[in-house]
Amino acid sequence: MADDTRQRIIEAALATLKDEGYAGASARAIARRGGFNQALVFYYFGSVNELLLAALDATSDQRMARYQAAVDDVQTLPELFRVAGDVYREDLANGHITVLAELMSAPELRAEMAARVKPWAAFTEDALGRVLGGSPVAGVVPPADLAYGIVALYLGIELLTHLDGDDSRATSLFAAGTRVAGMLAAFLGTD
Amino acid sequence: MADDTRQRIIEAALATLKDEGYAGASARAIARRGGFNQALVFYYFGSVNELLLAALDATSDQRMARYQAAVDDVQTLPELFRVAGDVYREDLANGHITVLAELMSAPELRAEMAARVKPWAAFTEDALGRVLGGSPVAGVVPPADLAYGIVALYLGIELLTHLDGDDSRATSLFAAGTRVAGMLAAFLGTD
Amino acid sequence: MADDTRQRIIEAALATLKDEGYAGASARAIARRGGFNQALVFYYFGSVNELLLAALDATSDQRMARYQAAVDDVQTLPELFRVAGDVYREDLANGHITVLAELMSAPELRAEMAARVKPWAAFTEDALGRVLGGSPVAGVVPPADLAYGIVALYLGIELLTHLDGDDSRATSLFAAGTRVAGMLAAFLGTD
Amino acid sequence: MADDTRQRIIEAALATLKDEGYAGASARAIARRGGFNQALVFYYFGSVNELLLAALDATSDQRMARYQAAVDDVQTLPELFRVAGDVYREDLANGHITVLAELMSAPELRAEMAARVKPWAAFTEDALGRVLGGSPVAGVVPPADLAYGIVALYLGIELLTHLDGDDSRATSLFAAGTRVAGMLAAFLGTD
DNA sequence: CATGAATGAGCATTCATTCAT
DNA sequence: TATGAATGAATGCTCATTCAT
Repeated sequence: MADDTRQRIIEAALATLKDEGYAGASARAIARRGGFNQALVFYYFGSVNELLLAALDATSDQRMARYQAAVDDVQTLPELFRVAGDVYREDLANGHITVLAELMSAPELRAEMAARVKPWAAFTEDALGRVLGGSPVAGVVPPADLAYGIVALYLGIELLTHLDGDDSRATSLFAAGTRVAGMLAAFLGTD
Repeated sequence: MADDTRQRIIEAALATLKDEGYAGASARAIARRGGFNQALVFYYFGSVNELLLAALDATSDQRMARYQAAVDDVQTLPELFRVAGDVYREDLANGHITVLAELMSAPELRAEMAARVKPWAAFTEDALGRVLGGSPVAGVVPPADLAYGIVALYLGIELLTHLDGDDSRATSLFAAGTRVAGMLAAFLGTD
Repeated sequence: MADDTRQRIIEAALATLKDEGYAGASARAIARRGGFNQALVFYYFGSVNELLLAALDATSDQRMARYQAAVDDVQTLPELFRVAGDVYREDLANGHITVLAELMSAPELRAEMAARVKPWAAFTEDALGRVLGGSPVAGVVPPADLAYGIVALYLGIELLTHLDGDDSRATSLFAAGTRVAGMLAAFLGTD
Repeated sequence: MADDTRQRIIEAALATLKDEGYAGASARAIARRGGFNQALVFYYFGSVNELLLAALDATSDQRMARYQAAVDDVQTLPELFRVAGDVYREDLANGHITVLAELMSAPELRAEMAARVKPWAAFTEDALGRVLGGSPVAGVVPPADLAYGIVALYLGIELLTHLDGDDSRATSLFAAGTRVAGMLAAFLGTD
């Protein structure tokens, strides 16, 4: 029952964060949306910011599992691109990256958020490593840099698609990426 | 004198936005920082949000001019990468993109911000067009998509560097980009 | 305890309204007078205007009950005049009509106040009907018009006595009214 | 030219008072409506309240002249009623009494307003005196009381008609008054 | 005669948070 | 485990008024 309530609060927090942004995600606004007493936020999470981080952690865990599963049996670069593009469009739709980006805009959460972004960079670097293996790409672009760039691209695309609520550009960009990856793989003889 | 004051207010707004984020950029906080009466915000700009947008416009105009000048006599892709990387590091340092990203996180400014991002995508597409000219790249990646991706990458890198206050990764990423661009240019025979 | 507080707030609101008028009945002024935190106004009533209307409703209910009781066993016109005059002087003294008149001056409360005045017109028409019964007066002056006029007269007298804080004129006017009513009743043969 | 400006300010003040009430008649609101600089209010009138009183005086003078002219050659009671009813409906339409009633609701203007209402009572008493002459009515209802009641009725009707923006009830009430006056005059043999 | 700049106090309202129950 | 009451500080914004020009 306590876990139930925690869950309800977290879901209300996520919904509020997506719709009203960080500045609009007050204890009252969250409680109003979830239909519960606002004091529960403090009872269960101590403070609004701690709730927001807990909510982010909850979705992040889910999304990370989803990415892991999707990427697990990927062997080639174009395949990685395609699979990543699919999961990313899920993310855009369900707002997970919105939450991430909103919380990154709050200076008082900077340190906490830095720690929470790292696993994503590590995951990305890992997935790239598996696929680029011994290819010469790693010699030209340090894998850590590449991973950093890809995470940045994810965040940036989220910001842009969020602005006008249209993900067609992002979709088309991923398709182009897949094509380029295919050509690169062909060129390197690794597909 | 009125212009002086407007300028002071805009500068205080920018500084506050960089340091305290959108949620912290209240009329009072801005006035405190600038050492003026908070009612001046409303006297000159009507509302806090209008001030923040005016402040963004002011820096955006400056930065756009800077990019225009830097890119003006660039002819090749690697050169473009290098030059863009230089100006971008200025941006990271002076916080212009921080301001952009902060304001993008506010749901109530979404429409206004969408309009303000467009010129940057157009500028990027234009610069790419000049450099990629008749190259086959445009056939593989639609220039508009590429421009969209680059703007996204700019924003995303800003978010990430802002998190841990370290731009070495971004610098190294730009260097790698320049190298790749050089190889691509050599491959296409366009340098 | 909650009801206690609500009551305290309502009483402070009434007192403030009487002394400082609608324009002076701010949440802060009310809280200052009642010795409580001004946020309580919003906690309990949502907004200042809603508090003021709730306060009016509270006194109105009381006064309506008082009038009902006073008029209940009145049979003749002069008696009605005398009784009504007595209760009205209570009203003038305790400020109930002041509150009514103050709130009527606020354009944003117009609709709400229109609804709140209606019961008084209905009550007046009812009381007149009982006393004028089958008399020819109803043929000359439509009872609804007469009731309207009497309510208007109540409000107008309040405004005037409030101006110079002297109700002797009002008292004397009611006495004259009672005399006229007596003569009218004698003439109609209904006393 | 100075008089021109004064006039413009007064007109804007009246319009604002009618539409937004006393609480909404700020220097800014008045200046906005009149399209002039808000400092002019203080330049010409010293303070907002002084402007509002000056504006009331301006209309009051006009209306008083209008009433004088209308009543000047009236000889009988029913005629007086009819004429007064006509001019009163003008007042309701042009908002003169609205202005009066709004200003009466402001505690800080009480003394000033008391002085400004007196002439109307005097005028009313005078007009009644002329028409009721030596009639026995004056013996039953002291003329000063009657005048007081009539002024109160004027104010009260204004409040009520203002509430729902419908003057049909007031019109019908005046018609009934005229009928009663006719009957009274016939009865007293003075028409 | 008129204006625009400026200020300090005030407004309604919402905030995160605490606490007794 | 949960709630409703309460608070003090903050929010955006408007106020009347002054003053130099």
